Amino acid sequence: MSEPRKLEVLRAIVEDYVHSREPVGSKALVERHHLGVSSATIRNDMAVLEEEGLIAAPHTSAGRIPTDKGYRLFVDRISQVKPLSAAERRAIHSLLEGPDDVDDILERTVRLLSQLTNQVAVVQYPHSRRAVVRHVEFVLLAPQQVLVVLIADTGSVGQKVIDVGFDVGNEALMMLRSRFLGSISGTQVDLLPQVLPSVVALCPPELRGVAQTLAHGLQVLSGSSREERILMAGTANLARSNVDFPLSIGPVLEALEEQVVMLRLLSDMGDDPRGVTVSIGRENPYDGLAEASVVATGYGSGAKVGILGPTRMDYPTTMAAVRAVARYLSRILGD
Amino acid sequence: MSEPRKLEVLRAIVEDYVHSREPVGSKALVERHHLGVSSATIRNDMAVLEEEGLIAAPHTSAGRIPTDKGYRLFVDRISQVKPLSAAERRAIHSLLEGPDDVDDILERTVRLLSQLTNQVAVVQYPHSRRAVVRHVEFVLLAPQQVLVVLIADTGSVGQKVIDVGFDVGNEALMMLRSRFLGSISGTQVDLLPQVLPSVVALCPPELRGVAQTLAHGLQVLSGSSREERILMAGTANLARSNVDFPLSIGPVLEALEEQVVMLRLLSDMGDDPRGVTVSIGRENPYDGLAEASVVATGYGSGAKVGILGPTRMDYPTTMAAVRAVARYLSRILGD
DNA sequence: GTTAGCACTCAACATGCCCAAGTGCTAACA
DNA sequence: TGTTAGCACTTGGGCATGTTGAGTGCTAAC
Repeated sequence: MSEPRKLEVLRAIVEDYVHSREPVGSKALVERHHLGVSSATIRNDMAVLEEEGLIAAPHTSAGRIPTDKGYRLFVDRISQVKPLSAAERRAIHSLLEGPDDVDDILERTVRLLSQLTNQVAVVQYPHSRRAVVRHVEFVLLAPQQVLVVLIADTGSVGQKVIDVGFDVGNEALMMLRSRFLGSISGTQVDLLPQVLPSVVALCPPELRGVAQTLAHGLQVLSGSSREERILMAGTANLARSNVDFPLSIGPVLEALEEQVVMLRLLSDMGDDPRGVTVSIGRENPYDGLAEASVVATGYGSGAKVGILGPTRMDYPTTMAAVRAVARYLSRILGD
Repeated sequence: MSEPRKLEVLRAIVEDYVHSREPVGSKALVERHHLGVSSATIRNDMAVLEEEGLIAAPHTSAGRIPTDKGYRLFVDRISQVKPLSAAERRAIHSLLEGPDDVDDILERTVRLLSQLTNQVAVVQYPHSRRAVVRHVEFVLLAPQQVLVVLIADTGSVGQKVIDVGFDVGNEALMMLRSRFLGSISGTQVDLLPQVLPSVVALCPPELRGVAQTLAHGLQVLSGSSREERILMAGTANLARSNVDFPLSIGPVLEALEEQVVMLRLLSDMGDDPRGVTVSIGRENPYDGLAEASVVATGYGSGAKVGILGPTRMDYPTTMAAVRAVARYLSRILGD
């Protein structure tokens, strides 16, 4: 049997199954696609494909459906990314307009992506490695409670309430603010851990404890809070696309609610900014997503954007959409 | 027929149906509850209840299930709020611990409430009517682009990127900041619309346009951004609690994703801080929630917290949980 | 290596049947 | 007047049975 035709058959099965949601048989296959052979030949090919674990039959006299492994091969070797339609291009373009508020942009991005793909869209807050400290603010909320605000030149604002455990007065706090501001304004955000200790060291001894606490707060703000959040949209698509074909939706919703799970999932995927990574069914580290696939890619300086849907999804189109959106996102946030 | 018994029968039907998820018949009713009469009598009572539209039969020879109207009467006149269990009390108490960061607290609140009720929990950001301006910051991100940050003494931070459409220099911007800060620091946030114009009027003529734009930005920040957001958790419960009984989950997820819908829904409900408001099935203004109920109440100074679940829910327990959580929330955010 | 033909399998559907649950009604009863 | 027992009636669900059609695997011929 010819290797090219085997792949061709697999491709046809995947496409038909994704389209019809029903096991596809040998006869239907030769009718819908003009492979130049008869159904009997296809049957032989299918037997081989099944033996190799690429497709499976739900029961004896049913057609075949692709396995996770089958999808994997399909994605890796067969599918060629489909070009987007003009309407889709236009939709993505319109993202470029409007204010450059990061939150706004991300919000609109997930909405767009979920509509484009009819799946759940997920985006991670952008990494701010190159971000530079623009401003620091300490606000005394209560006798021992300080609100710490860190503003970067990218427009990202981090905030955190801290219990300083010491009755610092407002004047002292303002003084500390000036010192911090003077020392770290203009510093790269991810260099803060190296810079902050020296600032603390230069503070008057009686305030050093407070300064230490505040510095720690700033450090936390700089490191984690932002990039470890994700935004999502389109969870309703889960219910819609599985109306007759029950992907058990509960575990998937659970996974989506656990930001930690999603973050790990995204991080574990390759972040080749040009390629799109796909994680299929049981390849996913999280059990609840055993019937789901994730299509994601990096954007900007390493954060991820992607979608989550049933393993039975239109990979070429979805991958194209994710890649296109990621590119635009990189461009918008680039400057 | 005695009016008290009629109510008693309705109560029994609601309770049994909520518990078993199956239509409840006259015989089962007299067995499970010790109403002092026979099943025949109950049948007569049920016929009356059905005539009044409080219960309905899915088909001729099935038991009865409560209608929306039946649940309404149940909630209004019959159910008495159940006390919480010790474990539940403890769980709520533990909310008191930890840092007083508003975001953190709300986050934990929705999680707790969704676990407590096994429903979807929703909370609106607290109203900051009494909040006072603590700090204002303008940050020049790009030649014509300014990040406006408004910090209130409650610890709430609002941010927004604004296109000022004029090449304002950094010194001029700092000058404007000082003016704004001097004039509105300490002002109640919701009074900003009245105060800001006079600040603008006092600015040098060549900067008045910019000042106007910035003032508008501040106003938007003060008014909307915070209180018009909601947080939610427990969407996975939707799938779980309806595993055999298909409340169509799609439309509900759609409603939940549309913050606008949820906000209107919550706002339209009474905000008597002591009572708990319930909106049942088709009473909801949004069609997608025709099979869902919302149990909500106000907390703090007028914001809402509540849950969303199928009409067939344990109202007494749910109402108790919502009320208790709202009280604790008010207490924590009170000072 | 491909094809036609054929026996075989099995889910899906349909049909008919019975049963249990539940109702509504009527007549008797307190 | 309200309650009860009894009974005929309705109907969905379960079950056994039969039928159909899509699809397979195998074999023999090309």
